[in-house]
Amino acid sequence: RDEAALLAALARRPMAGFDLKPLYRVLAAAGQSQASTRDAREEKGGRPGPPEPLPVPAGDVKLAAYLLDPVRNRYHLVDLARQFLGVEVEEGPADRPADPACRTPALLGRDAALCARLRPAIEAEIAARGLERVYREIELPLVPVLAAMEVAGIAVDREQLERLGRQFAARSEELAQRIYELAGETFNINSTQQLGQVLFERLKLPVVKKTKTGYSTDAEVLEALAAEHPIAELVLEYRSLAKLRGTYVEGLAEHIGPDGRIHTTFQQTVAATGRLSSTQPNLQNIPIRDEPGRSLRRAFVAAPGHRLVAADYSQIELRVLAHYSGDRALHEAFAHGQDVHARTASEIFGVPLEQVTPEQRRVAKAVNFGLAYGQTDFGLARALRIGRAEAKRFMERYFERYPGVKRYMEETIRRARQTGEVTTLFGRRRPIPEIRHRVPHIRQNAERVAINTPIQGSAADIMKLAMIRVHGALLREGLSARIVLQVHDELIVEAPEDEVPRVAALLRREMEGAYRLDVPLVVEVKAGVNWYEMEEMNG
DNA sequence: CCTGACTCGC
DNA sequence: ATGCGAGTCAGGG
Repeated sequence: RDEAALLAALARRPMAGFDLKPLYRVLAAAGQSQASTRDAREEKGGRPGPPEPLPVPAGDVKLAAYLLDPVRNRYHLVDLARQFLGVEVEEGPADRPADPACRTPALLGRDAALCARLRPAIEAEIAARGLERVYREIELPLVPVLAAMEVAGIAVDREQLERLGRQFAARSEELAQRIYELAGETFNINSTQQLGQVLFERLKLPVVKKTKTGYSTDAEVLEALAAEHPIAELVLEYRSLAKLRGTYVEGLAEHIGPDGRIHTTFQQTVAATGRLSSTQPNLQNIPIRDEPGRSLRRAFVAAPGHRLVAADYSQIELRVLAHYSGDRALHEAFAHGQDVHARTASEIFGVPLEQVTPEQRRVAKAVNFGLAYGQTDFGLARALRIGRAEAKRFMERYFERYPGVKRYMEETIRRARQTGEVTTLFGRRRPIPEIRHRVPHIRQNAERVAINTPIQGSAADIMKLAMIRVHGALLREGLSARIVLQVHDELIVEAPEDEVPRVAALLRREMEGAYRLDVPLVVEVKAGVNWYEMEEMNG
């Protein structure tokens, strides 16, 4: 039809605009259905052949505005028009895509015209601020990749999800009854207010922490109260099940489409560090650490005849830190493929690598973990539940053994203070005006941001580059496998069974080769019929 | 519809 | 008072 012809014409020519991903999503979906009808006509049978790759957008003023100031909470055309053109206008369809009332020919035309005038102005700033590479080589090429991922979606086994839901509900009911017995009354356990009254007024348990508005009942408090009264542990388990039921079982079920798949939206202009985020639903926070939450991953499945192949970067943030700091010991650990937490334990506790105990390794892991966040002795003490003095000794010992890391952190803060901003490997920038603030806690918070952003943001740069490479390689090699999810350091691909070995090799090659750091990038690959049971493929 | 408390992920 | 996100629920407007 005319519409199909129009979409095909659009898909052939690079476009510039404002927030092009939704349009690319339409184009990707049309390309997918076009490829399958074409193949059906030509009786190729089975799987659709390769769709025409969509061109990289010529420009996107929303992405450009995000790169110029990634901290803003919105990137509306009206704000950009004011900032870059000095024009004051009412919101139109570009800023209210969900509002059909503003989708009038006049306003559509006006937004298009604004966008056309904005592009040269805003792209001049991109060039002037050294953001050309991250714009042209990362964010713009990523648009068709994200659109394809959103269109692909991930298959969900609704019956499996519902089975888990029933298990959680049964256990939840059991816990609620026992909680009411111990409380001596029924109440809404989900209400922090009512729970606070029961715990601290009726049962007279000690108040260990308060919030702005009353008693704190968070997990840390309940864990402390577990020593005082059996109700605390029951509430903890009840609350975790309530979370699983509400957010994951019911929340995810609402998003299963008629194709039996969940199609999330990846936000490209939200995280100040350059990471992606995932909404409606968020598929980047599916439980993994504890059962029974982890079992939800059984509901994320590969289509019949397919496998999920998951590839994750091993310790990418610590590797970025090793690269940036040039620290000798950290370099050595990665160059020799050592267990980096064991190596750190060996350094802080002064014992040979082979004699590191699991407890020492656990402490070292917490120290390593906190590095990228600008951790303080106070924070480490809390995380490990040890004294502040002891935490301080661990940190001092760490920085003695890794002086390059200490130097790097001091230098990063010094430079941030001088320039008022920090940058990533690819030149992505983040302004940090608070780094010169005279109130200590505000300034210290800014210093942690200054430490964290280059590390988290560079890892995000590398992952985005890897996604572009993997997507391109899959198409180029004529494979039917498609990227379906990204979870910050992990890519999930859905592949026909017979493609799995090639896809595993491709993922390792393209991800490890995405960027050349001074230490190797290492990728671990796993495959399985669902996201829970996955076998390593690191042969 | 918004905010705060809470909890999930990396 | 260790970084970055999103969603749910309760409770109030």
